[in-house]
Amino acid sequence: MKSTLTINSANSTPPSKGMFGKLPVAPAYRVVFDTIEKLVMTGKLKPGDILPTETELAERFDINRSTLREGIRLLEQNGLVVRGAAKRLTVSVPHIVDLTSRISNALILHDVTFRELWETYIILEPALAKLAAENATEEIIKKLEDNLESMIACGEDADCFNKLDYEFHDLVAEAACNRPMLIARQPISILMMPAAHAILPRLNTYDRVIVAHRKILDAIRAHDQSEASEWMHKHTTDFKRGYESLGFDAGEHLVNSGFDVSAGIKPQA
Amino acid sequence: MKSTLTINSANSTPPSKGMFGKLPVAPAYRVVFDTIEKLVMTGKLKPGDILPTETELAERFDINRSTLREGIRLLEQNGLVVRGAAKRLTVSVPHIVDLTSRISNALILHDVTFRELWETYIILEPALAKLAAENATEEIIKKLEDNLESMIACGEDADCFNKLDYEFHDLVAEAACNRPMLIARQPISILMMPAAHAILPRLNTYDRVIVAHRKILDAIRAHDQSEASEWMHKHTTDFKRGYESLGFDAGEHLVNSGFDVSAGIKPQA
DNA sequence: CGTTGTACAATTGTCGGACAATGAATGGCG
DNA sequence: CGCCATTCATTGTCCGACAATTGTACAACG
Repeated sequence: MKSTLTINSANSTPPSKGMFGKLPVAPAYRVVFDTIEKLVMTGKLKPGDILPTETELAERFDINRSTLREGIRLLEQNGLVVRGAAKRLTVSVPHIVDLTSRISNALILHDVTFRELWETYIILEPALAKLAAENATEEIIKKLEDNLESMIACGEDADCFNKLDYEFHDLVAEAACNRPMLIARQPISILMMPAAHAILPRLNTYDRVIVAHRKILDAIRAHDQSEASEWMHKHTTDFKRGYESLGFDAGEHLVNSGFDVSAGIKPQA
Repeated sequence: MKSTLTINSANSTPPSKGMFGKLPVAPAYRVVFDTIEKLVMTGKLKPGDILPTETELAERFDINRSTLREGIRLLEQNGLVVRGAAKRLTVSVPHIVDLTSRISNALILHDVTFRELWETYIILEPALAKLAAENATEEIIKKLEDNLESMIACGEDADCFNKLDYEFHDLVAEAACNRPMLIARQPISILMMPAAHAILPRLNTYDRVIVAHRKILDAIRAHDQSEASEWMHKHTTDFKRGYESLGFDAGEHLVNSGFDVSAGIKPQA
């Protein structure tokens, strides 16, 4: 055990009440995490770099391999390292999908209300549509066209329709080329999916949805930002009205809503 | 070791290309994580519940304590359990601050650009101000008033001014009572802080900032949603203009921008 | 030459046991 | 009844070990 008694050597203030409160003596496995995380965040370790073997790392840090492994688990859960091809630890960047599923889970546990989801959704979707009109590539426009065609083709098949609707909005968000907004939108989209699944079929407004999607797609293709934004706004408020007209209360908490929130659990990266 | 050879016993399809992709043989520590996570997400374990001791858990799962501990580390990093008072493992809900700092880190590693941050910020801030005008409590309005007073009082002290500006926007976001939007805003706020710190003092527009804050506060107090939204819009675009007028390129990546992004690293929950 | 098979080495996932430190609980003592 | 020392339970850490898996080197084969 190394001495840690010199920490306050230069501190001459008398020991008053609040002072000296639980100095942060982190467990070794946490130090491992902090250390390697900092190395990654400061660029000293770059994505793709391969870390030494567990035995060697443990030797260098002068801790036991078991303890080191606990630290590795923290890094792993953070998405900062993955097991590469040769099972060796490889530095990585956290995948967006990991983040978004954790955010959804956290929101569920925090008893987020539909009101909050709606408020955010109605802000983000038009903003993303606008950006999509600005930044969409040919490639993704093609995907949107395919999506719209499939949607027309699937007729009254509710499952098919829901899936394609979800995908359409996902594609628009992707087309916007804005990752902070993408990360913000994804959890909401996940959490509202069960609701959408329950609502869309009961509205009998497949045509309205298709029209809106077409208008949005046209606007994106024409790089008409305000048109894209406006139609997306109409589209989402339209959907929300449908939601309310079916007697759902936007103030309701997800867990009490009767929708199967567990559908949003861990898409398993 | 239990036999796992019966997995494909009922599968009579010929081995084509995409098939047989990495069958999900998860290590035991990951199974521990998945199992307990599911228990929490489905409500069978509620926040505040105290888990059995490590030894007992290991016995029940019939695995070694070391292995179990690795699973615990995954839960811990996810914020689903914390070490409670008696050092016992306590079920918890992920703290927002944990999420937001991880999102910032991820955005840094993904080389997010200032353009993306600005685009999102300019959307979110007015939306949050609007919601704040709708939902702000007396308590938080008081905090906003205190903040504004302090800001007037701190005069030309740039550090003080920056800190209070950051806090003001944080308070507005908090007043909005919308956690999805809060979670979306926080990482952006963190990442732009260094930039704001560098820019604000060079703009010599302390007065403009104070005027804007006052207008926003007044609108929130009066529950005037559109006024709050509009002034926040002016305020943020004003700030962005200042940013650009100083020669910064919004397309720049954070890591190349010269700002110390490491300031956004791990506020250490 | 490219492919296939085999033996070997390295590495991980898992295990059992062990112990010091630390907080909690308990009971004695004033 | 409240304070203090002791006991106890639990965690953080360590050690040593081993089977399974996988990479590697090399030989055999077409």
